[in-house]
Amino acid sequence: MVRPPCCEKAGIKKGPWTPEEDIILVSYIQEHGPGNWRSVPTNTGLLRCSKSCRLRWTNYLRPGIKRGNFTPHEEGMIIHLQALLGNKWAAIASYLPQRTDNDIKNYWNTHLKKKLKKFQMGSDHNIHHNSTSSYHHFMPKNQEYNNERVSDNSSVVATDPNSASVYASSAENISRLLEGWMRTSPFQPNNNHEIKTSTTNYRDISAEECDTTTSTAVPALNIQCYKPEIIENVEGMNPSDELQCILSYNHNLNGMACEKSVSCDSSHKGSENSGLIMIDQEKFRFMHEDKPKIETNPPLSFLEKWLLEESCSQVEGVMQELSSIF
DNA sequence: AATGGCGGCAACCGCCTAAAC
DNA sequence: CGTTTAGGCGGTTGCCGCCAT
Repeated sequence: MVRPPCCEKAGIKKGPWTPEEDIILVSYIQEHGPGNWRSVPTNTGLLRCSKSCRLRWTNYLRPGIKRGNFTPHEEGMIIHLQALLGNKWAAIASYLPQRTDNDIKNYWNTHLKKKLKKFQMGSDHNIHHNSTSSYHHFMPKNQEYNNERVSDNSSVVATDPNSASVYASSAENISRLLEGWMRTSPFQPNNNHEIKTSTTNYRDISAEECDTTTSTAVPALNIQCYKPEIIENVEGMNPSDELQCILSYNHNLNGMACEKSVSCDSSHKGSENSGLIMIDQEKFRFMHEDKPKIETNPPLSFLEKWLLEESCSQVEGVMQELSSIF
């Protein structure tokens, strides 16, 4: 049987969304909450198919989305998670709660792939490793990306400045308009990469605040706990900043492993020997006992877990190396 | 100033999955 | 238990703006 289209093709508008359409969509979701996308076009009069509405909301209009300016830290997360999970953009996005899978996918395809290729090209001419390069630390040893062996020999390249269009800015404004509603509305986003309902950028959240504002929606990682000073000053990052960046990455990565191990295996060994970055399991226990979990990330497969633990120990090795350097 | 090339990104397409019936 | 279908996901396309010539 031929699969029917998700919507009638006739009379369906395609192409970029207009601010008017966005406002209609946002107003409707504000009233009814996200979901039941099938009914959105008919109830709003939008000449868009349900999928288009859903995509527009999840990738663009949803409050709390951070756009542009991927930090080196985020780059590292993406690179490592891509190596770990493959092109599972939705899964990767679940660990970067303020980024959409589409955004991450685009960034990977347009920026990171090229950068990694550059690194590979560079490594062909320079066998000696520069041990302070971030990329090196984020990558599992001998890891291949799209059949290209990746190594390192250069420093972090700052991401492009915010290249959002004029209209993108207006969409952000729409998101801001929703901020108040999201705090009080009984409706919550119900997709897998659910986000904190506040549009507060995590740069604004202090480490202390983090303990009390930890999202239940992204429980496996408390990504938003990154300390603000670590991800500021993307350009011209000095070595100690870079170290801090990597440290926080490692900390959160270990957090992943830690929580996984707490939930399914009490014999976590990931960081016990590090001496530099010990997982504060008491803290984790406190953070999660304090409030019941509403949703959890899907359990890692055996292979993923194994890879994760391995990568953790690799990063820890680098941390020890770096601690002797700095 | 005109134009052709290129890169970035929003949006579409088609397949897959799981829930509903 | 089989069928239907909404929603989710990853790959791809095409538009638009920037830059070099």
